[in-house]
Amino acid sequence: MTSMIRRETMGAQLGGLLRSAILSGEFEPGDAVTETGLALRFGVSRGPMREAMRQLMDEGLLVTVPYTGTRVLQLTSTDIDDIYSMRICLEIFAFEQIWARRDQAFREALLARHHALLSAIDAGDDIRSIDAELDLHGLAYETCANGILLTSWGAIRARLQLYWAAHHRAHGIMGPKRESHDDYVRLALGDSCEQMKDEIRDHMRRGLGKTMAFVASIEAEKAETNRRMT
Amino acid sequence: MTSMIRRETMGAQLGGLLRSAILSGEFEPGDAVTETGLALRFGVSRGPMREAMRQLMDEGLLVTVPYTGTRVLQLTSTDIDDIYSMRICLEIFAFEQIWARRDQAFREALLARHHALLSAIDAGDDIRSIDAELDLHGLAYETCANGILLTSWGAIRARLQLYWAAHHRAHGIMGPKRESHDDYVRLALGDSCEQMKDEIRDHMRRGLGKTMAFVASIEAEKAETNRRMT
DNA sequence: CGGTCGCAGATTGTCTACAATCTTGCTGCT
DNA sequence: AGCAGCAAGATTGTAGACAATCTGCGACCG
Repeated sequence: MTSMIRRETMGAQLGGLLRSAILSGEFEPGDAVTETGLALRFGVSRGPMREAMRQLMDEGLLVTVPYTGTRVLQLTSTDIDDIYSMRICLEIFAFEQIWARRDQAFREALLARHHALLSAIDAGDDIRSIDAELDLHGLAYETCANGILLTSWGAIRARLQLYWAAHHRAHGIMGPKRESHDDYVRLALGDSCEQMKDEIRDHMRRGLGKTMAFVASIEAEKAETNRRMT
Repeated sequence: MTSMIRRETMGAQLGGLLRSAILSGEFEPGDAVTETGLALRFGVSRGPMREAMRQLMDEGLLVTVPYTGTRVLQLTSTDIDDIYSMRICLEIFAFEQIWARRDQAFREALLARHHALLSAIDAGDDIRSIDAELDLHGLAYETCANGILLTSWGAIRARLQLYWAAHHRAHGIMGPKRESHDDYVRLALGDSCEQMKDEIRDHMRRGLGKTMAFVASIEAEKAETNRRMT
C-alpha cells in the first residue's frame, strides 16, 4: 500500500476518496463513521484516516464529538437558510471583485463550464450535473483568488453537494434543469453588474425554495420516526 | 502530564496555547516551527501537537508543505487587501442579518465589550486592546449564529491579530485609539442600517491604510535583506 | 572555476500498541 | 415494575518507533 501515487500525502488522497464516498451516498447524512472502520475500508492505518476525516470535518461534512464518535452531517433547515443567505452575500461579492477584470480567459472558462453542465444534464447523469453546476458557480470565486473566500465557498459547496445528492437519492431524478443557468451565464458575461446581482438573488431564492422543501420533508419524516419510537 | 484538565481534548487545549504563543510574539511571522520542537516545548507527544498545529493551519496562522516543514504565516500586502475587502463584505452582511433582531442583550453586550476595550486602552495593555477590539467586532458575527460565517470570521480574526501583534512589537506602542470605536458603537445601536454600513466601510478603509503601510515596510525590509544576501 | 551528483541531517508521514472516555445494556435493589 | 449503579464494549485520544521525503552542503568531475 506504499506505492500508488506520489507528490500528495496519503491523508489528502483519502480525503478525496472519503468525500466521494459520502457524496455518492455510500454513507447517508446522520450515519456514524469510525476511524477503524474507514481505515479498514480504505486499507490504511488510523493515522492518515484521521487526517482525512479531520479535513472533512473542516469542510463541515463530518461532525465529531470527543471520545464518542463521528457522524455525517445531518441536514437542518436553519443550516440551509444560513448557507443560502451566506451564498448570496459571497457570490455577489465575488462578482463585484472580478467584474472589471473579466477577460477572455474568464469568458471562455465560463462557457466551457456551462457546456460541461449541459452535457451532464443531457447525459442524464445527475451526480455529475450537480458537480458541474457547482463548478460553474465556483468560477467566480476561483477568479477572485482570495484564500478566505475560497475556503468559505468550499464549505458552502460541500454542504450543498451533500444536500442535493441526498435529495437525488431520496426523490429520484431531480438534477438541475437544462435552461436553469442560461440567464446566469448571459448576465455574467454582460455589461450590468447590478442585473447580475439581481439574477444571483433570484437564482438563490429559487434554489432555497426547492432545497428547503426537501429538508422539511426529511425533518418531518425523522420526527415521525422519533414519535413512533417513543 | 495526563491529569490537568478534562472535558476537552489535549490537542484542542494545545491549539489555544500555541495560538497564544504565536500571537504573543514567541514565534515571528515566517519562523519555522517543528512538530518535535513544539511537542517538547509543551511536554506532549507529536500526536496531539500535530492536531493542534492542524487546527492553526485551518485558521491560517500556520502554513505547511508536505515532508518539508511548517512556518508561521508570512504577511503579504495582497493578503491584507483580500482580508479587508472580505471583512467589509462579511461585517455588513452580519449587521444586515441581525439588524431587525437587536435586543436588549445585544445592546448590553456591545456596550460591555466597548467598555472592555476602553479599559484595556486606558491600562496601556496593547495586546489586550487588540483582543478587545476584535471581540467588539466579533459580537455581530456571533449574534448571527451562522456556522460558516463564524468560521470565516475566525480566519479573518486570526490573521488580523497576527498582523497587529507583529505591528505592535515592531513599532512599539500602536494600539487602537480611545475614540476609534465611538461612532461604530453609536451607529450599531442606532436606527439607520445604511449609516452603519457606511461606518463599517470607513472604519475598514482606515484600518486597511494603517495595516497596509506596516506590511509594505516589512516587505521593503525583507527585500533589502534579500538584496544584501545575494 | 562552475556545475552536478550524492550523501547526511532534518522534518513530516505512517504504523502499531496502549490509555482515557463515553455509551449501552444488564443486574440487583427498592 | 422502575430506577440506580456498574461492567463490558466500542470509540477516540495519546504515545513512541520506523519509513518516506525534502533540503542543503560538500565532494567530485568537466
